[in-house]
Amino acid sequence: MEASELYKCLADPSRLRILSLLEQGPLCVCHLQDLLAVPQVKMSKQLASMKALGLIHAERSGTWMIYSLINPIPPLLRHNLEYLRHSESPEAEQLRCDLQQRRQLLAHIEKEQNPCPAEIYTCTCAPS
Amino acid sequence: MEASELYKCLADPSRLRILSLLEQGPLCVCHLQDLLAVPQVKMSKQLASMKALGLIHAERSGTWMIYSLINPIPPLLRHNLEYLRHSESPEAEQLRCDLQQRRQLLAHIEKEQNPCPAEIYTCTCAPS
DNA sequence: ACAGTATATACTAAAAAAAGAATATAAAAA
DNA sequence: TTTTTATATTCTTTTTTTAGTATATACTGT
Repeated sequence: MEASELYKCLADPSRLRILSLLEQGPLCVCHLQDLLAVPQVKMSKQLASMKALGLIHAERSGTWMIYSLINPIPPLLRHNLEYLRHSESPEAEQLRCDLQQRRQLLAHIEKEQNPCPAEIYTCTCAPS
Repeated sequence: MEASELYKCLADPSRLRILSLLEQGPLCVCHLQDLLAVPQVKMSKQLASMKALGLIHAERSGTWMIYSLINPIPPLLRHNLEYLRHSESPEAEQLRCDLQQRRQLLAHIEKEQNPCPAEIYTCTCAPS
């Protein structure tokens, strides 16, 4: 994968958020939809484009599709996510908020027998 | 400047090359044209777009326009340029080649009374 | 004032990317 | 077998980006 292709990916805020979330571990599409609050078509197409690039891959689990970052994660991506995670911009704030929501989501899922479908997970941080 | 805007910049190979060159010091438009071998309009428009973003600025010197990166250079950009400069992709190779050509160009300019217009500077490295 | 050089801008055309609605598929549940 | 749920794909429209040509501006030297 060329650097310019990766940068093009990162240039879209919601793709960036997806990559940042997946860096912490796999997630199913419905959870990504919940976390980013984007329509299903959009999520599906963004995931498809990143899969076509070879950045992420999917595996089916019942009716759900679980997406993960490829391993090893491309160093250029890793560096950028790490940089953003520690920086002070509103976008960086958003990424941190996403990760926090993800943790809440996972905690919630652990208690339930059925991890999907989407429910409301109150967000305790304020995205920009 | 938002991270996504910077990434959009970096997503275009010739904009990336321009930024990489300017990181080493100011250059006039005609030299950038020479180094990247792109048509005048394209160079002018790419410079204009990055200037509009606030990434670079221009100052006139006679008929020439000298472009520089803003100071301080945005950390996200600096990190990425530094990373690419040490990485092993063909794009990174191209950036290193550009910097070498730039050094040759500057050496050549020092000997001449008139730094412009464009002349041929033989490239001793092989761009991809 | 005039011609030449360097660079920018305006306008148009072409290409690429994104958004949306509708439909399709694949698995699970009834 | 039918229905439902999760996700993907197709097709169309809209928006954004890029490319190209032609023209304009700003300065220099004559």
